[in-house]
Amino acid sequence: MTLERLRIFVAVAERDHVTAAARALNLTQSAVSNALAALEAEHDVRLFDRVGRGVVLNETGRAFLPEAKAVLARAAAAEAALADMSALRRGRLAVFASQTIASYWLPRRLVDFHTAYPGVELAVEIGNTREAAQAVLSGAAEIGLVEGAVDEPALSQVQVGSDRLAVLVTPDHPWATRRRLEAKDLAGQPWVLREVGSGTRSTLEAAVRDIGVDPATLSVSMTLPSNEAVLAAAEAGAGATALSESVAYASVAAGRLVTAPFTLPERPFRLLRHRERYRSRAGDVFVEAMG
Amino acid sequence: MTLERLRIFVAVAERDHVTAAARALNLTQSAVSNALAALEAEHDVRLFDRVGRGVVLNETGRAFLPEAKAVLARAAAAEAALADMSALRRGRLAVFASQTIASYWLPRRLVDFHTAYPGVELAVEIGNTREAAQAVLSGAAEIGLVEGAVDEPALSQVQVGSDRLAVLVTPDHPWATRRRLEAKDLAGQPWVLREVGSGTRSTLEAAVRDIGVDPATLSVSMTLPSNEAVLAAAEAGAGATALSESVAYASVAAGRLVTAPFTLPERPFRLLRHRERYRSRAGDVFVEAMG
DNA sequence: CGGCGGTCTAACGGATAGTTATGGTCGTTT
DNA sequence: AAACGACCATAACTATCCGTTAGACCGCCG
Repeated sequence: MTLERLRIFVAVAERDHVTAAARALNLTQSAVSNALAALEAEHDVRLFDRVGRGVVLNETGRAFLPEAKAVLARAAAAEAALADMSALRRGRLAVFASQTIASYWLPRRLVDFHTAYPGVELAVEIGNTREAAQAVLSGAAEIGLVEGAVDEPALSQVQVGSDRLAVLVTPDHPWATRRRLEAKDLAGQPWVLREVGSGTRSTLEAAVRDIGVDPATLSVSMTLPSNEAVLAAAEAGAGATALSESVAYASVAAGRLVTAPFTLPERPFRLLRHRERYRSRAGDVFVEAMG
Repeated sequence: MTLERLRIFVAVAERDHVTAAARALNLTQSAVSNALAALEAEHDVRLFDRVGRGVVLNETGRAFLPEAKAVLARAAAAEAALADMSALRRGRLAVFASQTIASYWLPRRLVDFHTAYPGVELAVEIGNTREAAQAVLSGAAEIGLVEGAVDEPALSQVQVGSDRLAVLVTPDHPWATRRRLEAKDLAGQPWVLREVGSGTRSTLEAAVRDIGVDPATLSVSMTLPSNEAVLAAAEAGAGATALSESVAYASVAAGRLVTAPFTLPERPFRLLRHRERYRSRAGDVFVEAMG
């Protein structure tokens, strides 16, 4: 049985007329006649009565007609699904973003993308940089978004944005009124930091190492696994912290925290994709929209 | 899109392995690979990631898999339906029988047939001989069953049984005690008869004509369109009648009617089929069962 | 670094399905 | 009654599609 033969059968059955069906299908009368004969022979069934100079659907054919139509309808639906996916009217895009990006940079762009392609389901997972890289490597996510660098040759990396970390303290903190912080000051006060493995933590550690301070000498009073938790702890006086400016923006504007005079380098946001795995059209468009 | 390609797609998708799918399908790896490539190219969609030395279903493929399975399931159902019809587990057999046959000869055989082929729907219509022939000619019925002959070269006729008409009167009728009825007696008493066009009526008329009596000379007090109505009228004393012995059996056994001493010839039951139209397998088996 | 497992591609051959041409049958027309 | 036209089936040919074999390429593993 073939979809094509079913199509032919239906066309003839709906007309009781081989020649007319052939015209409608852009085939010759002979091709249609052959297809019918093949369908009948294949299943050892007669679907039409050859009566007089014409054909007419018989009892068996009448019973089969809805079956044939159902198959064709289902096949049409399947093809429509493929067409939708190809045209990005449907699909799923798995994105794995590190926390800062997921909370402060990504949402606006996700909204834009979703407005443009409402049929594409966006599945966003949040984790730290290491987890993001792993997700893209394993195929769990097609796109990863991380702060800082990932040492993984199987992944392509494109910078899609950046932010800057700020050192933040409460207004009554000793650093709040300083004109300038020196390297030697950093170890003198307690810190509240994100967990090891987070981009925020590694960016800070890299920056202090650059000015000759061993990160291990910092006194870390608290390690918390989310930006908001760190923010809240810092506001409560647990110590100085380093967070993305965008994360801290609201707290600074409200005066609950102030930016200490210590400049950390700008930090790139990088989009990760697997070099080998298929890059879906949705993914391509997403990357395009990021750039 | 082809059912075959869908089958191949599903086989590969369920294994994430082209070679294994090829083995399962009794195809070469190459054929399977080509089929996948064709399916993807045809719809401009990638369904698998080619990662490393293997393939793995991607997001698009995962979304399409249930679609493909649904199409295949529907197609399988359609093929099963065809197989059923060809195997006589399903179908419809339209039979048009004249009244006497339908009421007294056919039911037992219909039951037998239905027991043997419960999936075949039996559609029985009742009419007179002329209507039966017309139904078979037009295709409204595949099989006709009539008493007596039909002059119609397009129909094949096979004798499948017979009955005999009896002349019936009430026990107090003058003929009830007679040893023998002569031709001249027949016009001397009123008759209750079936309508013109019925096999019963024409059989009687042919028989009396055979013995030299013009049917028009019979005094017909009543013409009724059903055997039971005629029977009831005869029992009520409306006159003599001629009916199939099987129709009259119960009335004779109960003593409400007696058989007058006038022998009518045996009358064949004939099965009619169209010479040109398709003879369904159900019909063939039915005829077989009749013989 | 070479063998192995796996997929893709190219070239070829055979089956399949399409086309043209033709014949037969039935219904209609003159 | 004959001729014609409409219609389907069949035959012969052809093109297209699909499957096979053979070989290239690549990643993984010893």
